[in-house]
Amino acid sequence: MRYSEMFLPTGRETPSDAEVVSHQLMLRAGMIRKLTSGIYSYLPLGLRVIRKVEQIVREEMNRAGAQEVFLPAAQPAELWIESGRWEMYGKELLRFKDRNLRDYCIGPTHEEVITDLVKNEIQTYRQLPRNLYQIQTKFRDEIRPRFGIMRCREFSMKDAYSFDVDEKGAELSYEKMFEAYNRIFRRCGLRFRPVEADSGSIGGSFSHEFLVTADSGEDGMVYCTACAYAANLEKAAVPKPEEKKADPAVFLPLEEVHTPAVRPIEAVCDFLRVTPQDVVKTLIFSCDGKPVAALIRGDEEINEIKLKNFLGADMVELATDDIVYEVTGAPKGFAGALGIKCRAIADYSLMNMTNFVMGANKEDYHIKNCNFKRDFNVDTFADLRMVEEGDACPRCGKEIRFARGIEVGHVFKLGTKYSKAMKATFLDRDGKEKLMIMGCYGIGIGRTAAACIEQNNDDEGIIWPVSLAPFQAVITPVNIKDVRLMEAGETLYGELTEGGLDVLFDDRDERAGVKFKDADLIGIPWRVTIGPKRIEEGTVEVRNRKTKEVTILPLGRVYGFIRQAIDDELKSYETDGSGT
RNA sequence: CGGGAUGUGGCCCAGUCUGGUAGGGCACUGCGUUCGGGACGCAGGGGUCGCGCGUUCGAAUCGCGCCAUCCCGACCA
Repeated sequence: MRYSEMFLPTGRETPSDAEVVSHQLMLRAGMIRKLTSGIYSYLPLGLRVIRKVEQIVREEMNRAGAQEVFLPAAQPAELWIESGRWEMYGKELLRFKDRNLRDYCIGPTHEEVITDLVKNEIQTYRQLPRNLYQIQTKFRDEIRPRFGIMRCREFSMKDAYSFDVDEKGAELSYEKMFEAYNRIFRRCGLRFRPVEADSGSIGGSFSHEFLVTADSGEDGMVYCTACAYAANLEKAAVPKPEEKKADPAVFLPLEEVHTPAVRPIEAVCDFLRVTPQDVVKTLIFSCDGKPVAALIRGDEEINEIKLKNFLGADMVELATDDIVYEVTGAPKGFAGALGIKCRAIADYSLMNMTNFVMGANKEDYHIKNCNFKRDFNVDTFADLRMVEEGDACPRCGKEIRFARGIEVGHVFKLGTKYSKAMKATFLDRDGKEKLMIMGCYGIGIGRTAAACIEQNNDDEGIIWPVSLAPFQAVITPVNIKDVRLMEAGETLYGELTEGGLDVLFDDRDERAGVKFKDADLIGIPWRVTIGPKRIEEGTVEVRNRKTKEVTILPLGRVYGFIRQAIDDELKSYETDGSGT
């Protein structure tokens, strides 16, 4: 590609409405432009990167035995009603009507469509397993689009769906995808970590997220310093403490205390001269419409996802004031487990507490010296709180660490959630009709590119790994009016292109400095500078974007040198471990 | 949806408090000089100051309403 002909508007100033580096650099490098909130256009340079990501994804999906399809973006409401998600999905689902006033949506994901397709075409175990994938534009009407392309409303996603005859097969499909994802992100030159995750609204039983480590990431994760355990913050388990038998002798008598108008836990502590560790918070939740009390230590934070999963509920939210009043007989802020009129579950953190403070279920009163068994009982103890600094690894007990990451991929075991709802069955070897076991697997294409920039940049701009670079090399004649330079440039451009490299020939009538700045900004891994002095002796400079290392080479050896370097780098992705 | 901020040529920003002829830098056009890390000079083109209503002799500036964008919290690839 000749730079002079390319639609590549670069900017020297950082756009004011971009906060994270990847967004800033994608704008400055002329990769993307915003149309409206959360909706972006890709310019040629940006599209080149997207195509590179897609290519890697295709190769690895195909290698893993999946087959590419292309499903519709516009989907009829009937399918979503059938799966139950027309109601469940909420406002993120962009809905519209056609001319006959029939309801449609733009697919935020494609479980419905694929399940519908497969159930109509697959009847027997002989046709299974199958894994189908596509790379498609999704639309999710996000509450808050942000960080440019990282979290946008319209975006390109690779989604794959596996169908198996049994649990064992489904697990194998899952493992294949898990391995494919590792290969994909390695080939993208990313530092990432697969972590255990919650399966969210997609549903299903088990899942892993692939998080690219970055401080700007929206997801928190926890990983063990000793074993392989790693999990999303919202999923990370807290080990069950050892239960110590409390000696009833230490129990102090219950004491009701007047605590007028003190509600926040800190105020209660100040008032009663105790620490939050001595207080038990009683939070009333509405779980699929039923009230449930969750007890947790005053200094801990409840993890609603854990609560939801523990209860096997579809929907968990903090109860309204009315419900709180109904089960406790008091306004919000004074709930306690004594005499509460609903199911109560306590976090492990309470297991060995004695003489603690709770709300009295009576306005402006708390109770001191509460004790389990003597005063009340809970249904059960469970892991309900967020992990925190200082917790041990739930698997091996060693030290865990916290990090942030960008979720670029997610693999789910769906089980029969959709096949059941949509009756995707097959006839098994034994002549019985059975439900297909499904899995689904997503990768954010644009997000992967953005995450890559997030990890690979410096003050000058982007530093692409060769696997994703829009061009692998740029040829920069320092002055296009010097025919010797241009002739050498043309020759080299032809030679490198012949050799199968993606080359940008900077034939613009610009000063050398401008060309250098642009090349650095858009992050091309290799730059060949053709200048007047060296060309006399037939040599040029080959410069590495990342290391800034310059190698002087005769024209004839440039291709071989760059080819070798590129091949070496590509090979290194295949063998490097993921890690951080 | 709650909290905060911003809206002035394509981009970055000043001007707004204290109303009085819309400015600078970058980019763009022409000419000349320059030419290995975002050159310089001269001459140009381009703006309903987010939108609407109001106050005023006069509004980018003051008031009210609306819209859009960005950042912080609940969703997700």
